[in-house]
Amino acid sequence: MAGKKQFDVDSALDAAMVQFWRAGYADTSLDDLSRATGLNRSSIYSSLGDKDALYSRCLDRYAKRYGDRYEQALSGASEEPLRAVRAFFDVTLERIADPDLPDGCLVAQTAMATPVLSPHIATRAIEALGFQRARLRTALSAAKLADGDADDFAVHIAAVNQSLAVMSRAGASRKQLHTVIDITMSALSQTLRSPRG
Amino acid sequence: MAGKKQFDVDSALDAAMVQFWRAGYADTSLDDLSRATGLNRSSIYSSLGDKDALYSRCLDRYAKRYGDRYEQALSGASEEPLRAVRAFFDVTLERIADPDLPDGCLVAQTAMATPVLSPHIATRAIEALGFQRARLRTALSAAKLADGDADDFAVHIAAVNQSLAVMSRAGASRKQLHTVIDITMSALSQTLRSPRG
DNA sequence: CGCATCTTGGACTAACCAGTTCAAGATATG
DNA sequence: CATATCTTGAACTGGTTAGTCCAAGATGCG
Repeated sequence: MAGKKQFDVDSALDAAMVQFWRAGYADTSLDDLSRATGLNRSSIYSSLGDKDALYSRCLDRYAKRYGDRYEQALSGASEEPLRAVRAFFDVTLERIADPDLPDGCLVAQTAMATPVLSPHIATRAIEALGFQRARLRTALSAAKLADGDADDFAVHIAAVNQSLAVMSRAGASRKQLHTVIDITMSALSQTLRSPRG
Repeated sequence: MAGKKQFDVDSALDAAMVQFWRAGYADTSLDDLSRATGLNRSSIYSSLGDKDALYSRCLDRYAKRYGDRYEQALSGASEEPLRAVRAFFDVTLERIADPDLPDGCLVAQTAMATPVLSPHIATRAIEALGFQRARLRTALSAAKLADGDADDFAVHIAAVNQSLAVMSRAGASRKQLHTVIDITMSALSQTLRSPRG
């Protein structure tokens, strides 16, 4: 079989992404990727690049896919900030609840492995977290939070969102994850009522 | 040289712990451990066990060392709950600020690698998080928080504490980590003033 | 001093790793 | 049908992995 691509690059990238997401960079061998994508080693190299490049593409793919969803969730922040932030967290909760996807978060996974990953990949993960913070800050500013409060809550909410990755990997129940979020939500609610500065 | 141990087991365990903590299980080879501890492979095997057993010992060591400090920090919770929880977070902040120790947290590192670690090790990490939650719940109950609130804040604070591991690995500044904590503290302060249930 | 005991370093094994190469074969076009 | 083009699977390479083994040598005890 040849002459025409025998596979769908997008679905192969999704499969590779899930594999990296579940097992991490170090614990994913090319054989694992070959098995996950259904592709042969030489096809992976010719179509998707080497392991490092492939991981990078998967990370970008992940960041864009969920970045768009977080963005969408926050889009109504100026009218209903609490509902928007709740929707933001729901993006994560739904991802965790999806049985077809691993627990955790590829960005968190990558951030944790920073000391042993190539600088290029580590930088991409850090950038992704920066974008997340920026998204939140913009939304919270639009929600009429004072600049200082918007900055602070953007940092806090981004961090709490990452904590869900760790907790879900540690087997936390949906109820527990909800509890983590609820307390952050009540703090935000309080600040919307009476700004701190 | 022989007949008597040529090295200090405790300091070797500390060195191995730091190596695992920084690089994770998969990215730590026996050569890395040999270099870090100054011990030869056969000495590692005879004195510290195989890689799995050694990781397990390091994880227990870590959990006990910092578990004791968290416990100590929370010991004054019944008199001054806010100060006690602040002290709890300070244990983490000081660890992150220590230039001789890696960023992040060995428990978080282990939790994130759950799918590719031996079940025994994964269980230990999850247990460590459970102990942390229990410590917090006990302290918050002693602080006269309603049972429901104590349970909820225990879960939330344990999660936020883990988020510091991810954020510090992603290069967050001390100021940012402080901001993450401050919002949780203000939520706790609010609840101490007016219980939610 | 002599002997038994234990540690140590290095050599060794078998398996696995990422990455390359290439002949065989399937396709598209004319 | 013929030919040029591209994909594919499998074999191969050089390096690294965890774990084992053993001879050499240092120590403690009588």
